Amino acid sequence: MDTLAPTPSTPSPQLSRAVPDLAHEEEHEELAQSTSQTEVLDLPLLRESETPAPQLSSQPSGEAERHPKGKRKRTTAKDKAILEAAYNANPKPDKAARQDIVNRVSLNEKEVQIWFQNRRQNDRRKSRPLSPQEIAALRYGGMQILSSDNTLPVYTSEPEHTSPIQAVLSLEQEYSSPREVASPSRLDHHETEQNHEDTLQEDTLPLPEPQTQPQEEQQSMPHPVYATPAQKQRHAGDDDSLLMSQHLPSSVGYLSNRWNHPAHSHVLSTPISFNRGDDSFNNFPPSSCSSSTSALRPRLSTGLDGKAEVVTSPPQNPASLPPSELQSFDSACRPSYHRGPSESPVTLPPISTITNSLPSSQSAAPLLPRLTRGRSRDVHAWEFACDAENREDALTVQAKHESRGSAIAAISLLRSTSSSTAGGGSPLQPSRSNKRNASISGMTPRADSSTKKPRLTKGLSATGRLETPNNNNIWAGKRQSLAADTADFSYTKPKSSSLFISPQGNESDKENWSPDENGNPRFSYHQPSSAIRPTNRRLLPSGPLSSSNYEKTTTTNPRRTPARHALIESSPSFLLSGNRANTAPFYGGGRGQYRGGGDKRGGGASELRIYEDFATPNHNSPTASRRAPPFEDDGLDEVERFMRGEVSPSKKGDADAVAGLLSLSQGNWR
DNA sequence: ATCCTAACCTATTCAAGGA
DNA sequence: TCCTTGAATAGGTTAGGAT
Repeated sequence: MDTLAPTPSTPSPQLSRAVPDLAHEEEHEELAQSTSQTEVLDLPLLRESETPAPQLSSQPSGEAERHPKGKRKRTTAKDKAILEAAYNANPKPDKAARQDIVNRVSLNEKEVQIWFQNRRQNDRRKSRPLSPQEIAALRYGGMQILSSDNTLPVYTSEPEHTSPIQAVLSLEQEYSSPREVASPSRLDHHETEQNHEDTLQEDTLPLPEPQTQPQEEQQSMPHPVYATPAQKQRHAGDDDSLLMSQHLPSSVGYLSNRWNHPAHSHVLSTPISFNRGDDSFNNFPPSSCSSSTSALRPRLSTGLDGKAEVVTSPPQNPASLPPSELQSFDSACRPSYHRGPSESPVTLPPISTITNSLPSSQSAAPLLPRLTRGRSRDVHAWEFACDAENREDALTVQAKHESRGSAIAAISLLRSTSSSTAGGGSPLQPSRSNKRNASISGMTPRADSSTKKPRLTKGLSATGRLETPNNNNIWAGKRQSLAADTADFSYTKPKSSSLFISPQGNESDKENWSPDENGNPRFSYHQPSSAIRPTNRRLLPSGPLSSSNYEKTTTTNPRRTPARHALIESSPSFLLSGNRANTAPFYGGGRGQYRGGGDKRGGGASELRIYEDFATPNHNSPTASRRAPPFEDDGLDEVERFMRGEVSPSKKGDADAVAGLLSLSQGNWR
């Protein structure tokens, strides 16, 4: 066998190009085990020729009709190799590409489609950053997260750094340094290309010595001193949960993710997806940096007495960092890493500077890097963005050095540890009956599995309502200044709900990160994001900021217009748009606007009614008056009004939800 | 404006297979 | 037997095209 595909009907450069990578795929390791070959390029071929598909039904799917609950056939190794190659080349093949794949494998189109779907899901799952629960668990060492809803951690042991994974925390405690610029996927696929060597070294290097809790962290995380564990227990609900929500995600969020500096990566800090139909990637700065930039922002919180109050984050103290860290902090974090819309937009360079800096087409004609928008799930984009070949700069070098024995290995250990102990009570993750989708959303207990799962829209998501930090001061001011400019925006369908983002990180929060406000066209071309941002509600995953809401105005559906690359220059918004992938179930885009029935787009015709409870609708434009509270009291006043019950009808339910959650936070959840 | 369709998503279930 | 992996399903979202 000298070709990958049995009989490629049409030579697929993508497939052939992807072959070398194939051997590095984690999923091929199992197959590679059957052979002692070390020639990577031969691996997939050997699989075909030497290792007959074990156990697998080699019947074409069309032949054997499977009963619904009957036996499931496993994809043959051969098919899997082909599919993997195709996936590496293009995770979202269009119909033609799918058909081409179908011709190569013994699967029908539907099965191929499902395979790709599952494959993408798998990818995302692997690249998913640590959840706040994981992080919280890490931070508290041997803590167990109790209960089925997994929302309130409880002390079970002293927070001492005794486990290897706490090394991660130790690293995280230096939370202003963009230490890790690692692709999440690389955490799962250690053996990839030239990082292979580094990875090996990583694996052999010891993890950093567990450190004691740095004083600065203790200072920055005001934690009540409990005299007894019982007290801790008592306050676990209202304190630690708050701690989690207030500090953890903002400081340690996606420690597994690296991100690139826009000043170095000429690509607006947006990881590039190589000729992929996948748009499911968005760059985001590590929360560590955001924590620094979001310091002293007022936020709605609850005190130990359960009362709502406005708190300000203790500022990151750069002085507490070692000089090297401080430098990286200053150079990498502060100037340009911001958390999306909650930060001040900046003047962006012309799009030509962006496109000019892109790799020339001669080297990547079929691989023209596509500036993706939106989401950060595309591990391949991470791979590219973090690939030393693609981006070898000072930051990268530093990150390389720092990655030795650092979070990369620790995260892997963490994940493996937590997963391997499933059912046995992972200290990091609760046992969820072997459910792998223990995402944040999955943490919420299902009321009744037999009943239809209520959609977690903004209106339903208490979290979404609660997590409406007042960290939008800058934006509020920007809104004010931009209010008059709203007419310039081509945005077509402002959403009724806020697009503001919690500084906290849940799984999907990464989607809310702005890749770079120095270079991200989102803010230059979509400044309406501030103007139309109705304020004070958290952008839920795949929120309306996702480009599809904007791309309407400038591009056609990229999914249906394959020649997207040509749009990069002509359509700035495209830089943020890929194809879909902004279709997460949670989004704030005023889904209620949609009327029932088939036309889900028709809802845009209805007038939005936004209740912002502003006492002073004295802005110039009606839009601004509805949307933007005055900058000065944007945060505090609204919170107070909210807590006093002076809320719009649409927020009555919010108040109830808040009350319920506050009650829970006080320990009434038992 | 509505309906239809395709494509995508997340969440989940469950069979297969390995430890 | 337990656990992981992956195939498959369900329900939902989005967007383009047709009516």
